[in-house]
Formats: sequence, structure tokens, C-alpha cells
Amino acid sequence: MAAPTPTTDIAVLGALSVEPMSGYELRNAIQDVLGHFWSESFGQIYPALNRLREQGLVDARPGERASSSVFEITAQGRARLSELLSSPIRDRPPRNGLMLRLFFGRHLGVDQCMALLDETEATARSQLAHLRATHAEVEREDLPDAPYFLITIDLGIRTSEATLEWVDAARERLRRLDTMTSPLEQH
Amino acid sequence: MAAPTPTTDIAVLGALSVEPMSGYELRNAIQDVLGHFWSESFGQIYPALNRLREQGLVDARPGERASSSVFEITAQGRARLSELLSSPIRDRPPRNGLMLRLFFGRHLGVDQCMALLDETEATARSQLAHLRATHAEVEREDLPDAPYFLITIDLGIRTSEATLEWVDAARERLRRLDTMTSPLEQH
DNA sequence: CCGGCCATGTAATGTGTTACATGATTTA
DNA sequence: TAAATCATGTAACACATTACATGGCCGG
Repeated sequence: MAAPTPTTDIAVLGALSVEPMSGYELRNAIQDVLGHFWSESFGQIYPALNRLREQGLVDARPGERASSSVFEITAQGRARLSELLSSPIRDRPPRNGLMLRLFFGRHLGVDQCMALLDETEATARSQLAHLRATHAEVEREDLPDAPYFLITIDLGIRTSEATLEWVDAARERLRRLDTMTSPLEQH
Repeated sequence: MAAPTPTTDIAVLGALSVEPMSGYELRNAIQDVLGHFWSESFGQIYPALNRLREQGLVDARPGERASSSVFEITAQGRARLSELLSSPIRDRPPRNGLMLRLFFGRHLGVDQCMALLDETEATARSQLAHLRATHAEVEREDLPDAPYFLITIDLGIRTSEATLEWVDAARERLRRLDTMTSPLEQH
């Protein structure tokens, strides 16, 4: 009967430890703020919220709208959060579809690989812009959580920057490959 | 009846496009070579191999041992691989347990966060060593796939290096936090 | 008054891991 | 000959997403 490690509970309790909110807002908050390293769907959030309420880890009080509830973390919930945060990290094995395609890129061709790099660059750039904006916002607000928020944002920024540098290097490598094989002899 | 995008098939056909091997070897190869961005379990590999054989995408011939088969990609299999490589990338949303814990690190305490950073550093260092070794090995062997292999290894190396720099910066931030709150007043 | 967002929830589906079961072969 | 590794496979389970279903509320 080993307790499963419900990582969803960490995200939910953690978000509610910052500020009480509805399930809907919870999902948006997770998407906006934790989006670069975490994600939760409604299909996870609502059942989790009900379960946590039954366990006394969150309280539900009626929201401004008739159909909405505002969920608030309880003292027990905070204790549980600390406990969950200390639990061993069960990382799912990595699965990076982009890398898989580039690794076998010889069967895909230089042009399509270049297109994948373009996509990657665009994604990294927009992510970087979003992270820098969030970074500035967190520094402005001066919350008690701020140093921890900034640490995670910082990794996102560094990773995005490294990705952009890598894209350039990868393009260069593909270009060299192209000029070496293409003008002389195909295949 | 939209065809699912069996990413396992890409990994299996891709690996077999480099070299024929048994299911067991396949798993080891994926773990060793693609390990920093991909993973497959036996529970995926063996059913996939049988399915691919029924579809004529791989051939099975008896291996050296009585109980083993060597799987070889067919011409159809190569065509299918090219097709699959062009299919849209369906990335699973990210879920980084380390980041989740650091983000809510205020409830975890500076010491435990430091311990998480230590773990991260150790992992990144060993990964970096492994990647550099693989990089050197690939350059030595001079395969036709080499440029593509090197591109993916390069991202791994850059990401690991960025992670190590981030660990230092994060420690610095936690230290500043510690000396600011601890000697003056707790909480 | 209609489109879009806020809000909650469930069922179906897919995907992938883990544990189990079995046995051959090599190595110490 | 015992332990480790090679080798294949299945069943149970866990986890999460997607799609669906429903309805209130607000702005143009």
C-alpha cells in the first residue's frame, strides 16, 4: 500500500499556498507561471481538488460567481505540502521528439532538419521573452517566494539561451554537410 | 481512425537503420545512445517489434543464441521511417519534478534546496562526462549519421553546461537569502 | 442576443512503466 | 554450480490527456 506520489497535489497545494483561487484560475496560473516546466489539465485538477478537500488539505468557499468556488490551503495542507516537497523525485524518462528526429536526420534530409531548427528557434525566442517578462514582474512584486521563483525562471532563461546558441551551431554543421555533399556528388 | 503517432516506432526503426540487433540490444542501445533525450522499456519494444514485423517493416532472423532474434529494417521499413520522421512532433507537456520542488522551495527550506542542487550538479556532471565520451567516440567512428548524432549530443552538452552554471548561481542566491534572514530574525 | 470566456466535471482513450514469468547462456 | 547477464514476453497498473457535457456570466 505504498502511497503513490501524486505530483499533481504538489502543484495544486503549492499554487494555493501562494494565493487562494478557483480550479479554473489554478489551471491558468499553472500554465502561465509554471508552464515552462510543469502542466496540469482540468481532468487532473478538479478530481485532485475534491480529493484534497475530503482530506482537509484545502477548504472550498463560494466564489463571487454562483458557479465557482475559491479553494484555500489549510494548515494541514501546508504541512502536507512540505512533506510532499521532500518526497523523492520520480522523473518520467525523457522523450524529446525534436531530438529523436534530428538524431535520425539523415533519413529526413537537410532541409527538413533546418525547418525543425527554425521552429525550435522561434519557440525558444518566445519562451525567452516570456521568461524575461515574468522575471521582471516577480522582481517588482517582492513576494516571500520571489527568490525561489527567480531560481527556476533563471534555469529556463539559461536553457533557452543555450538552445538558441545550439541552433546556430547546428545550422552551421548542416550547412557544412550540405556544401560538402551537394556540389560534388549526391549520395 | 486517425493513425496514432507511435513514437516508439521511430526509435526502433531508427536504431535498426543504423545496425541490426536483438530487442535486448535495442533497449541497451536506446538507453546508452539516446538516453539523454529518449527512453523505451521492454514492455514497449517487444510488442512494437512484433507489430513492425507483421507489417513487413522489419525482418527477424535467428540470432547466434537459440533464444534470440536479430531484427533488421526492410526497405519498406526505411520508407516508413522517413515518413514517421516527417510527422508532427507531439511533445508531452513538461513535468520537471526538481523545478516544481525548487519553485515552492520556501516551504522546503534552504538546506533541502541546497541538497537538491547538489544532486542536480552530480547528475549533470556525470551526464556531461558521458556525452563528451560519446561525442569523441562518434567523431572517431566516422559514420554517415555522425553529423546528426553530433548535433543532438551537442545540445545535451550545452544544456548540461548551462545547468552547471545555473547551479552555481542558484546556490549563490540561496546563500544570500540565508545570511539575510538567519542572523537577524527567523521568519 | 450572441460569442467568448469563466467554471466544473466525467468518461473514454491512450500511453507507457513496473512487475512478473520464464528460460538460455556465459562467467567466475 | 551459482550468479550475472542475455533474451523474450505479458498482465496489471498508473497516470494524464482529450473530448464531451453542461451551464452561468459579461461585453459588444
